[in-house]
Amino acid sequence: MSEDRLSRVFAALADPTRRDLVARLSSADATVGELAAPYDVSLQAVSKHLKVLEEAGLVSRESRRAPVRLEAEVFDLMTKWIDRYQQQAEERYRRLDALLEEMQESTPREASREQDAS
Amino acid sequence: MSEDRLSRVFAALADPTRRDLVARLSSADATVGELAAPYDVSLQAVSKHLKVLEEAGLVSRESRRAPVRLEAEVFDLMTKWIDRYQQQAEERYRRLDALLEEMQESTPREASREQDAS
DNA sequence: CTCATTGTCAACCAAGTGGTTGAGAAATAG
DNA sequence: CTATTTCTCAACCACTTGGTTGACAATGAG
Repeated sequence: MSEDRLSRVFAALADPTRRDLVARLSSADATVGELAAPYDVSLQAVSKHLKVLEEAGLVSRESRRAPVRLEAEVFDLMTKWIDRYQQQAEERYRRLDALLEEMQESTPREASREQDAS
Repeated sequence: MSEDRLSRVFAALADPTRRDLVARLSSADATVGELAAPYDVSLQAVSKHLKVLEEAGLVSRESRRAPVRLEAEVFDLMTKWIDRYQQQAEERYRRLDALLEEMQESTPREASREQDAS
C-alpha cells in the first residue's frame, strides 16, 4: 500500500527534530552519534527518531554503525500527491473566477435590484 | 512559529482519512455532512478531522454550516521545505558523482590523457 | 416562535508517541 | 581474544490521537 507509505512519510516529517535530522543529512551523511550530539535528548531518543525516518524510507544505512544517508527520492511521493490536489484546486478557482465574471457580465442591472436587508 | 505550522500541516496529512478529505475538497467544496457520508465513522469523528485540517490552515469555512473550502496556498509551505532539502541532497549526489569520477580518472595507470571533454 | 436538522463540545477509552533509564548486542581497538 | 565504544532493545511514563456516545448549541423551515 502506497497510501500507507505516504502516511508514514508525512508522520515522520511532522516532528521538528526529525525534520532537522533530514535537513542536516541533506548536507552530509552522519553517524547516529554525530546526529545526536546537538540535541539535548538521549542518544536512544535520536535512535528512535532515525528508526521512524528509516521505516518511512527517508533514510538508510548499510550497517549498524555506518553513516546515515538521506533517501531523497521519497520526496517525490509527497510532491506528487501535493501537486495533484494543488493543481486541481487551482483549476477550480480559475473556473470559479470565470463563472463569476460571466455572471457579472450577463446580469449587471438585475443584480442591483436585490437590495437585501437583514 | 512557522516551524510549528509545518508540523501541524504534515501531521494533518499523515492521516489517510484527512488526505481523502483534502482530495475530495480539491474538486468541490462540501458541507460537514456531505464530507462525512462516505466514511463509516461518526459525524463527530469527521468533524474532529476537519478541525485538525482547519488548525493546520488547510481548510476554512465562513460559518458553522457553510461548505468547507480547501486552502491550497498552504501546500506552498510544504513544497518549499521539501524542495530545499531535496535539491540540497541532489546537489550533494552530483558532487559525489563528480568526485568518484575524478578518483576513477586518476587511478588507472595510463588514463592521464583523459582531458578530452574540456 | 417552534421544531427539526446539522454540527460541536465533553467525557471517556484504547492505542500510539516521544521521552526516559538500564541492560545488552555489535563493531572497532588494543 | 578482550576491552571499549557505539548503538539498539525493553520497559516504563505522561501525553496525544482517533474513535466512541450523549448532550447541547445554532441554524433553517414551517
